[in-house]
Amino acid sequence: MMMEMEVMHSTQQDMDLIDILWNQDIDLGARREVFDINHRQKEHELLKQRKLEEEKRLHLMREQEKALLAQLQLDEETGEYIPRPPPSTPLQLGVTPLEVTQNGDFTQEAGDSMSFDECLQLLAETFPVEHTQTPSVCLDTPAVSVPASSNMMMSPEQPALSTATISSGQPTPSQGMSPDLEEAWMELLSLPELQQCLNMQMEDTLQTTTYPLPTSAEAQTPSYPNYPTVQTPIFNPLTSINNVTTNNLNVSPAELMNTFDGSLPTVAPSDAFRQMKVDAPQLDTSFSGEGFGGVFYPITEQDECSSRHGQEENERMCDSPSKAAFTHMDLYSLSPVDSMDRSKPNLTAEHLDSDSGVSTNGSPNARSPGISVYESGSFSYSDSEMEEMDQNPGSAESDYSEMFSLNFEPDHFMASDPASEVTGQPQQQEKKPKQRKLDIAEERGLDDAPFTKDKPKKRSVRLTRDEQRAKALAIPFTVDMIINLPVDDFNELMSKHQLNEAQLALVRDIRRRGKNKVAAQNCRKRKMENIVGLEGELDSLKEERDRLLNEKSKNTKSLKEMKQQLNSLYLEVFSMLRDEKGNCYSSSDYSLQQSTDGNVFLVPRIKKTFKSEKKHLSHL
DNA sequence: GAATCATGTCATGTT
DNA sequence: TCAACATGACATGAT
Repeated sequence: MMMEMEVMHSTQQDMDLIDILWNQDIDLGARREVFDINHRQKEHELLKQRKLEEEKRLHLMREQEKALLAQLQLDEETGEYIPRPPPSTPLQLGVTPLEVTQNGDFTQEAGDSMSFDECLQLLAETFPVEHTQTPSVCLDTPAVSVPASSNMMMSPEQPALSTATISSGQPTPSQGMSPDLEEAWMELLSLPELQQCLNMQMEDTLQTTTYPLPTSAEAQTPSYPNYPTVQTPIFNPLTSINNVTTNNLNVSPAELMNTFDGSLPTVAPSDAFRQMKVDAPQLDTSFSGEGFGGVFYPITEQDECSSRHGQEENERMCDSPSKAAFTHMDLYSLSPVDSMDRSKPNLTAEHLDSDSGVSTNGSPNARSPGISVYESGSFSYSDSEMEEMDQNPGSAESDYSEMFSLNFEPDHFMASDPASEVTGQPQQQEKKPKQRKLDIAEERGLDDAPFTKDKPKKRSVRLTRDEQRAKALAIPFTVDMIINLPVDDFNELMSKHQLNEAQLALVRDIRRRGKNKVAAQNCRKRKMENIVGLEGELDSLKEERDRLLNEKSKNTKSLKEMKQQLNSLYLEVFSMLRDEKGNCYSSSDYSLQQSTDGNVFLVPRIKKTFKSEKKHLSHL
């Protein structure tokens, strides 16, 4: 591309240089037209014109699709669009002739068929196959054949929309797909019938061991005459699946071509073409690998697990306790050297951070946070841990260290991805950072420790030490399973697998530590809850104390007032008392006292004192 | 570099 | 008796 840009402004001298380069690179299959400015200008104009036509077609298709959707109604239960029954005529479900469907749930009428065919046409017209085929076929993104639904059933006389029409030739968004086209893709993918077909094909893919691969020319549908013939290597997912299980996945495009050549028409039975194959578009970084992975590439778990590419997803798939949990891990991925080598920039670094997921909060999805040591290029184990291993030669960790040395196969690992090394695989390298970001974001989303105080997690990528150990010892199940399985299931799992002493010790330690980790987290959570509860209780007690103090002060004040009132009343009453001569009683000699029945008596103080002394003397 | 916090781990007791 | 759980204490890494 760079070269092409330069050629656009080249001088004659440059053209001479190009001649030299052309002569040198002629074996690579480059054509002279590539370097011809006039030719490229014409090509550019043709592309513009074609693009305009495509936009017009797209607009027409949208209008037709809207008109079609107007005839449909959304089934609120299934979320599918079903034909709107004619208001005048009742439903004729029992009378209507059965349409040829592969899925009973997928009922279609003529409108659907028209729409879907039109959609296919839109697909075909939107992404015409180019003659210029990138030699680097995306090996790690196997396309999945799309089944033919009832109206998509393709007879041999009616060749299906070929794998080439969609998969190989169409530009990916990063290769210049306009937003309109991308939007059109999204609309197409959102069609229920298309998804239905995709799902059906996925089932067929799971059930069928081998499909004969139609040739590109055969796959051309006559319904779309605008399609140029594709003569480029097409990645067949089915073939790749077979290769994955038996051979090295990282085959060169030439090998792929050979593979296709060997599996083509002579072997293909005629009825095999009833299964129309619509390979998904060539995967690219932003278009298919992530967003449409579940739609276009429903690869079997086995296939995913055995694929080195997309290992992150593979491990997650394999880690699911329900199904693939007993699948042995890739020994290369289990090697600690694996981690070391993965730090190299041109290797499959996106597979580094595969985390089987240790439950950290009781929920199995939570991960143990940790910083990625891969990013720093260092080994997975911390220095302290390595020191610990060195200092405890008899410990289990020392055994793990011994196992590390056994798994040290750097050359093997380096050779695990020859295609990327040879070709450079620019699109894969472009994909890695995005993949990593997605993984980090995903793991952050899953990271929901119970004790976080809403602080954002930055340590989320690294494998936990136990996970690293488990990988190092090739434990054939996930740390998550080891920790969270019930004891019976765990014992059963142990009995099913022949583990050596080191593996058994590690598994037990992982289970103990994992459970204790969760217990510690729960303990701290409870402790925090207790603290919070005590704080609340303390606040309420403080409020209660304040209230009582306030009440006490009020009562004291009230009592004081009452005493004052009583005293003034006493003095008033006492001052009003007179003896026979009309003299006032002395307050020092007399006092007023109230009896229990409420009567008030004037008691002489001296007399009282005298009486009390007299009583005292009589007792003596 | 010390202080603080979050988390993992171990030892030990309890259920 | 054993597994699971609870918890104090300590270590470690991050901030």
